[in-house]
Amino acid sequence: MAPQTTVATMKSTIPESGVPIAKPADNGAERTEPSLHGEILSRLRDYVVEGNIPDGGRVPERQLCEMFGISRTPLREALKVLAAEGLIDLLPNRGARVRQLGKRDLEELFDVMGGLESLAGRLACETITDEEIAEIERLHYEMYGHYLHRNMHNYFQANQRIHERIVAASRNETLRTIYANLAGRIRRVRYSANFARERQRWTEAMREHEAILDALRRRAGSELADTLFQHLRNKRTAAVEHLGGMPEGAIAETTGR
Amino acid sequence: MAPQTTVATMKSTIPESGVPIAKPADNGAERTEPSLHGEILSRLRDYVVEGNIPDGGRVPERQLCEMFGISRTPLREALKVLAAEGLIDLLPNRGARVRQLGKRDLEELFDVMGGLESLAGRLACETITDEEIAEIERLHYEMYGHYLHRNMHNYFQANQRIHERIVAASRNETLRTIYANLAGRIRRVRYSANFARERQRWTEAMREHEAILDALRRRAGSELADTLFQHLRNKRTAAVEHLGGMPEGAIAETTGR
DNA sequence: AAACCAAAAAATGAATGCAAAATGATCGGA
DNA sequence: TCCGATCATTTTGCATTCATTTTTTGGTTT
Repeated sequence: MAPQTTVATMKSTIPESGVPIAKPADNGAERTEPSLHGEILSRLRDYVVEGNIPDGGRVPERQLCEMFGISRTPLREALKVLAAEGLIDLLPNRGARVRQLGKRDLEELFDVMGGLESLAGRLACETITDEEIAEIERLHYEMYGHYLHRNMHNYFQANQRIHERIVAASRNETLRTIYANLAGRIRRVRYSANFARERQRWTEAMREHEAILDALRRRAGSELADTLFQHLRNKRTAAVEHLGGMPEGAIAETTGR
Repeated sequence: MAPQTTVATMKSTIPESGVPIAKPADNGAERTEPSLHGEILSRLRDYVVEGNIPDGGRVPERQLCEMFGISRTPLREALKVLAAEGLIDLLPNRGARVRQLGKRDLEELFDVMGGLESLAGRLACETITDEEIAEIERLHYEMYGHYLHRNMHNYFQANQRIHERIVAASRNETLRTIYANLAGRIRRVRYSANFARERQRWTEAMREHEAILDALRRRAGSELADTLFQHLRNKRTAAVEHLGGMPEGAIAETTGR
């Protein structure tokens, strides 16, 4: 029916409709989404999140249609959703562009992420089990190992998984979905730029993580909320400082052409 | 340009693409969205949020096309977006249904709202001006007046505006957008059910609001975060208790037919 | 040579058409 | 009479087609 020889790297972390939006459906109906539209949506989202298109670059319908071997209709639907999710911008009569994250956008995103993690921690304290905490501790020590070996990549991954675990422990799917969406928006930047600065924060970050674990063990909700928010705030500072010179989102016109 | 003789309370709180998703575009490009798709999206969203379709009711494409006087293509795009926003569910080959909010869904939504307001308060403390606080105080006294007169509707509106002001004071558009989306999801329930119980909480709620104002005046971020979250948590309890018997989201099949 | 205007080419936005699936209705059997 | 199966109708999903708008390109003018 179609070529279908796409780029498809691995499937990404985003669950389903990823949108900060909402989980697709849960009222006892179907589970998977075998529809073409859903399939395209996931693949296109992954394609964008993984940074296959430069910041501010154009997202040509025609090309993507060939790439996915479909007509424009389902692709355009996917584009509309991605725009709603905040991954791309839809310019009237001028097509879609990958959303350009300026300094201020990043700050806002980190703050909201901080707020959500803060909430997740608070909620987690209400119902988290000792086993879940043990698992997070395990990840923490694993991360500590990577820290000692100065293995940035693995450290980063462990770190990410810890935060995911906390969010999962909140037992709030709505929260999880929104969190996943925002994480997707940031991921592009994270992979490229964010790395370097974070390195200088390693020691500091490890200490913060210990404080987080400590508050979690004591189920100290409010305290954990504060600690998590501040942790993200510090991350924010590091991330934003890193992309210093960027005026706002000005390099858009030069890239995707 | 259009009939618009809907229930229309006031154009809803949702700004543009409303999606918890994201603001449409801000990188120095266009402002308004004169496109048909955007127009339809807004109108359809309002139509759903305002409760013109019963919970779990079907959203027939054909009918809506006639109603808006457009073809199916732009309408289907709008439906996809609304699904991403969490307002409706898209069942494969079976059309769209207004999302049914079960007890658990409501709890989750209220908690996330609480987390977001909590965050908003924390952020607001960093930059809020005396004037903004004064404005919120003004609204508070206005609300107090409605409380004394037992004017539920006006009280409710003032209350809502106070919370909106706090979110606005956070100076975080991303947060504002996500907040607006969640507010939209809850609104349907809010209007109908939520009212009654809230009444019993009036005195308590007023006290909480005073505590919020107090913390805000002192710019006590963490404390305000706690207070706001707890305030929403109490609201949650009231709201959920109210729709007591509802199993989860079971009355779906009986309504919209 | 640079800038401006005009026409062609391409891309977007929306409408229509067609195949597949689901819903509803009728008919047959126990 | 009640239940289940077959067939017609409706509805959904996607492709294709049509109408604008934008962008490019070529020619002209200053």
